[in-house]
Amino acid sequence: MAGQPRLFDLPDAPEPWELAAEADLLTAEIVLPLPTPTTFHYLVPDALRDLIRPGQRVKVPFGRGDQLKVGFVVAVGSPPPAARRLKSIDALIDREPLIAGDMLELTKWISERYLGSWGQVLDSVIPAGVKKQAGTREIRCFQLAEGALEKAASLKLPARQRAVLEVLQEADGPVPVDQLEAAAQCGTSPIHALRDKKLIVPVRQRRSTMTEEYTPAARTADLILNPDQQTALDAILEPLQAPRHETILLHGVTGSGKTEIYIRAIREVVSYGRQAIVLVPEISLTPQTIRRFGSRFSSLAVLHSHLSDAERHWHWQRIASGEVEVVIGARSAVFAPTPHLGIIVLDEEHETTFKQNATPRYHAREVARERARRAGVPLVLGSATPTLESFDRAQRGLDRLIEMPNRVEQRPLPPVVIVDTRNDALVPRGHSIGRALKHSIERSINEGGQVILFLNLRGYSPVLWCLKCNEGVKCPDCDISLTWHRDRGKLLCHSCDFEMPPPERCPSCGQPGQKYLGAGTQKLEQEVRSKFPDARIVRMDSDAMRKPGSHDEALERFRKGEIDILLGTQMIAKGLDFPNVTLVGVIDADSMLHQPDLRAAERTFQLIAQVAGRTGRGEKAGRVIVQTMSPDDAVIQLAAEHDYLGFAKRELAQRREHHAPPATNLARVIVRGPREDLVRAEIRKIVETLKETAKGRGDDLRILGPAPAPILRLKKLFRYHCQLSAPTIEQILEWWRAAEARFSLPDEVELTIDVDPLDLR
DNA sequence: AGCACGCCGACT
DNA sequence: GTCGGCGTGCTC
Repeated sequence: MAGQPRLFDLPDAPEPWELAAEADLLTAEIVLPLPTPTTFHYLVPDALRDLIRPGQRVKVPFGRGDQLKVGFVVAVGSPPPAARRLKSIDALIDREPLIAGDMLELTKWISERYLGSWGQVLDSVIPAGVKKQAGTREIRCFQLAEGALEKAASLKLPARQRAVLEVLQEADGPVPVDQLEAAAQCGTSPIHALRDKKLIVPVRQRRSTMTEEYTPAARTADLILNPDQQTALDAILEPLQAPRHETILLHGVTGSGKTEIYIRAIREVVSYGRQAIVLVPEISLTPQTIRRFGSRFSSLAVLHSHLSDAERHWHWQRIASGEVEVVIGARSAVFAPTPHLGIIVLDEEHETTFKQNATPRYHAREVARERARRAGVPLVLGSATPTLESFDRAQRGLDRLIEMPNRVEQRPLPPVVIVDTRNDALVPRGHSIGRALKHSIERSINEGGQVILFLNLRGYSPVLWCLKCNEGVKCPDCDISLTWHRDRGKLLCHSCDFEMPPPERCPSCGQPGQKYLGAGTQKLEQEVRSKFPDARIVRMDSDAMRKPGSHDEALERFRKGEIDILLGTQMIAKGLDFPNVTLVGVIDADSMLHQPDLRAAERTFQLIAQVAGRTGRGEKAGRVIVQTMSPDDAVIQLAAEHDYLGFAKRELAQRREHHAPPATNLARVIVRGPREDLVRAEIRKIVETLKETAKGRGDDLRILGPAPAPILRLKKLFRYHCQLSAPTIEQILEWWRAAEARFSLPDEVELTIDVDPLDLR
């Protein structure tokens, strides 16, 4: 039996008596961080019987060598029917589960929906600080032993020992040693004496070392809602009160007062003792936004990427304890461990940062939808320019659509003037700012208004052109032109961290005579400074805003009116709400329009609409100037007319025609490696296998490629890709799973699959 | 993901 | 005859 030495390896199938012996044994189902969908069963040793719960991590022996691996417990129960010889759990890592049961199930859903392994999804969903219990320490504490007070009453005790007992009696729980000494005004000896008399017992407790306390902002009163806002709020309250799940797409133009509606809906949720999660793009997570929510709720947790491990863990614990009413955060806050979720709000629904760019490549909007569905609570999506995916769902009646076509206080949307820069006197001679824009800037500043100039290109010049090669100087590791950053005196690659001083001769042909072409924000800044020498100007892009806090500081100065012209990249296009901005200039609306991307038109429309939304938000009227070389382009014209519905209708028709989303669903397979021949060979094999697997699965399954990725080489790796499409996502997932089992890759080649890809770079 | 097993070619 | 290539399959 168990004590008997075994001379031979055990067979896989256990003997009948072994089954009987295992019948009342407790087993745990464990997920390991392996790229396999399999879960593994282990015996729970008696010592862990009462401690083990789903959501905790354990160490288990794995493989022939019984190497210890860390896995998550996902279920505890009796042995699985397909009995085999089970190994035992080696150790329990966490006292408490790191993740609740419903969230565990949600991570499983993510692993299926985005084709990653459950173990890897789990690993990435729990913040490192939570796993490490960052910011906490084990502290020696003492508490009263059972019946200690009764026993003490019949004992003659010295005064100091009595004092210790009194402190513990009042504390009603474990007290750290140092606090106990201070409160009872004694040293260690009375405490140890009591311990030896078994009147008090030592316990170890995890205590936070965080000293930070949450200070609620000054409370402000509710605003009065206009009829449009009230209608929208009522539409959210209805499923909220039912309660049932519903997704509500709030399509409200910029400045229509969406945030106030979120706040009022969340007030309702909080009044039920439930919590709300508000997801916003990382760059919208400004002090202004946080203050806006902080001033309306008594407890708020903020989750963003700049938190330290300790801070994140601290917020996580506060959220899990239920003391937090509202969680506001970027993408990953969709996993906030709220015990009684009441609503999820996802603002700026169209923002691409909601899609994670690393495995697991989930979209927070879809995860939020699934989480809300499982919790039976509403999901509110807000945007002035919804994605066609969301708009299409709403139009088909799958989600509820609420339109808010007007700005608050009947403020008009700003007029958008399209300027054809082909006929400009200045632009063909290398200027970024054409005559019309220049005059408008002058006028705005003279009238005491502020100006925002948008250019989606950082650096000074995006290309260093060799006149001999007729080519730009490229990064040695990537297939990308180097950008000249004049302030740092270096050429930089925007895809990797390569940098070099500007070469005197072309690195490829050795000839002198190179030219800097094109303009980025640095060059624009120089031009603006020379054209408006008296204006106070600030450039905002990721180069200028590298110091932590500089972003918020610049915005604060702009708000106070200490800056006349704010120029920058994407960073200034979104969400800013400054009433004195009377002019917005888009330097080059074409940069996005002509990209080989199925969403190029959508991005251009969104960009113009969002940028236009930055002006005309106060008493003063605002206007927008859009410089373009394609003034007749339908997308640019629709954007200038603020005609989202017209744009959506037109674009949806085109997407259908091209079998593009949302008419179909996509997945993109990327293969990369240091050797181009191997990468190309692998992608061919994969496409062959996929084509074979597609047979008999209906003729709706399409495959595009293989082809070199638009940026063939990135960070020294060659990249090839192909694209799968099918009418439903389930068809794609099923197709891939059937094919996946049939290929294996050489060591040097890596494969990624991106379900619902947002870009095809 | 590791790691062993297994079935083919070039060497002592 | 054996050493070692890396395709295949399993890990509770």
